[in-house]
Amino acid sequence: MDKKPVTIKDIAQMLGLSKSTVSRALIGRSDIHPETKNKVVELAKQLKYEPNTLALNLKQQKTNTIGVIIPETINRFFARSVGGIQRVADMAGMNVMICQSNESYLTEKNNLHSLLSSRVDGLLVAISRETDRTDHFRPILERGIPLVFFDRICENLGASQVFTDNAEISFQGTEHLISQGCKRIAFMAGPQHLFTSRNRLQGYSDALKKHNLPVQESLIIHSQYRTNKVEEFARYLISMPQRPDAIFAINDYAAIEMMHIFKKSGLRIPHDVAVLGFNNENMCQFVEPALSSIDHPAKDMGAAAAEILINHIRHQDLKPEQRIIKSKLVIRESTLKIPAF
Amino acid sequence: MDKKPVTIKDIAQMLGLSKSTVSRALIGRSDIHPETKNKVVELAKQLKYEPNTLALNLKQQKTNTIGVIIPETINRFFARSVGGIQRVADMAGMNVMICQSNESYLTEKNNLHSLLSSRVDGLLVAISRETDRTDHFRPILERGIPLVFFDRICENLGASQVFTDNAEISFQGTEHLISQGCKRIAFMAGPQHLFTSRNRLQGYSDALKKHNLPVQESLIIHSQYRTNKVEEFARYLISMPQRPDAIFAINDYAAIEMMHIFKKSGLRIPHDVAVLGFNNENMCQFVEPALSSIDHPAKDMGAAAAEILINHIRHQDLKPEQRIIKSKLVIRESTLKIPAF
DNA sequence: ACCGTTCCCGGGAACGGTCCCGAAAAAATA
DNA sequence: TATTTTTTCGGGACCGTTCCCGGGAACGGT
Repeated sequence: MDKKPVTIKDIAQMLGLSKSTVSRALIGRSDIHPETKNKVVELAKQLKYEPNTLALNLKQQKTNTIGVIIPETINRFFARSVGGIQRVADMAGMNVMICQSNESYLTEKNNLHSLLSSRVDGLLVAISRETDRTDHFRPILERGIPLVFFDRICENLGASQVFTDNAEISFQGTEHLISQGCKRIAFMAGPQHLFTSRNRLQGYSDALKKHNLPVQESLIIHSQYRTNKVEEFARYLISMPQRPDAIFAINDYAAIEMMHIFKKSGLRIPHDVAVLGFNNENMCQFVEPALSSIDHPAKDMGAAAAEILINHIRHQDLKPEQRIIKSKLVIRESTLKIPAF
Repeated sequence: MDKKPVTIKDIAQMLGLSKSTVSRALIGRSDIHPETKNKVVELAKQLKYEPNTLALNLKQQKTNTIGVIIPETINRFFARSVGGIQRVADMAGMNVMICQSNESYLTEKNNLHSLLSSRVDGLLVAISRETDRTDHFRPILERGIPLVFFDRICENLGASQVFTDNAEISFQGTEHLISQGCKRIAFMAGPQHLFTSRNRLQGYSDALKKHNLPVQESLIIHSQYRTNKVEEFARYLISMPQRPDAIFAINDYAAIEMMHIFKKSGLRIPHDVAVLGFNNENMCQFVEPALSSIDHPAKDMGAAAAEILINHIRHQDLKPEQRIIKSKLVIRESTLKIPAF
């Protein structure tokens, strides 16, 4: 036990060869006698030789690894993105190193340093909720390390970006609520320094304006992507003198919790209050009433981001790319005041 | 752009020093003139020097990294475990490298090789659903690389293990259903080569036997931790000549989907069928009726596993440790036929 | 003035691979 | 047989870092 891992040198000594020869045999490259090669490969298998990736990476000046920074693994949306990233990376023969910022700017910065000193070949980043500045990404770009933001992107940095059509889909969702006769639509908005949140709010208010409905500050809740405040928000909405007749939630978990509280308060859904979620989790179809939501193709987004990144790693001189992933409005019972037939 | 990262040698040349001196200055170790040290540190900061972890790891023969293999990130239970692992690792100043096996034996084996050749200092593993042999872990143990299994453990390997009291809690859960007057309790069982699944089934049948109820094969569903078969199972149960009056599901998602299908079929919960889940996801309190479940402290389990592992990394001569994490039965409406008061 | 100690610093080996280059041996050609 | 070509292998540099060792300078004590 506690034996040092077997190296190329060990095999060389055992066979009376030089390490160059052993290396050649194991790589399968040129200039090697078949018989010698066989002997080496055989012994290597027998000794359970595993090449030391560290040494290789040091020599090659590349690690075949892409670093990923996401806010939280526990967040299903990002977990699904990571799934897409992994799939693409696997196919390209690259490894993935995942860090989570826990929605903290400081941790995000630490993650960045950690991945940088691990010499990853490229970076995939969804910034934290707290991150309202972008200076920590500058050095990455200056050094020419490929960097792709996804979903929670950074603007004005000249980096590649993949995100969903938040403005359009929020517009569409809001319009759907209006079409169902809703006139006082409450909206859960995220932090306004995030591109995603701003776009959603924009789509929401654009839709209201188009249909000559007032945009009221009192109906806009500034949430922080945190779920522990949902109950508070729900009670606030219920207690309003002019109760809203719809709520566009920031995600499905918030939506479902809201529905639950509304129902307990004797409100009927969607009759008294329509509820629209975000992300289209599996749960949506199993709650009562079934929750309408926005289907965000998280996996596709991750995959697209990874594709772009790998492209940039392989061809250093490419221009930054921007890709927009289309979302889809999934209408279920929780927003259908007018029965479809 | 595309500049090579600055190395210790670069700094040495710029200041007319040797790399040894620069190294000493940056490490903060012995024998260095304060003035020289200042100059070096200053320039390093200015040039945004990041030490090359690869070189360091190669030299030190350790990576300060623990490798983690889990079935799926998308599985919230394992996502939460990883959260606990990360927290403990962070506090110990160690990095975490996560691989997912996608519930495939082959991928698990590949992950193992990949982590091994990355020279992780230790391994945390929850085996895949498919894994019914253990030979691929032997070499790890023989080499003395610290290895801790968590939740989905491997028996008879002499490795450290952390898992929950599946037998006890299943016993308790089943007894709870019996106490509510259930006599025909259906049970979703996982693959029987998994320790966890076997223990759960054991607890279930022990409880039945204790209360003189028959253990019927027809009531035991052999699921594969897959959710896409749930509907099929539900329809099977409904169509039985003697319908079960309770179902102990393999996880909350399956439970909630079952409830949904039962309700659509006109069955009342818990009156006609009681439903008990597993994992106690947040959703449980928001569905209707609120779902009883088993609270599995996933984060604690991950944390415990990481603690044990780090301990073994730091002190090579420790004996394998086994820790059992206590679960808790959380009773809600979905199993309360007899109203509590 | 001489010697021992302390303080700084540089040189070089080592970690485990790959790869370029040159050399010896074998084979082919003249 | 002599020369060229090909095949096969070894030597060593290199990647970036740490660490051991040795050496020179300054300094204090005799």
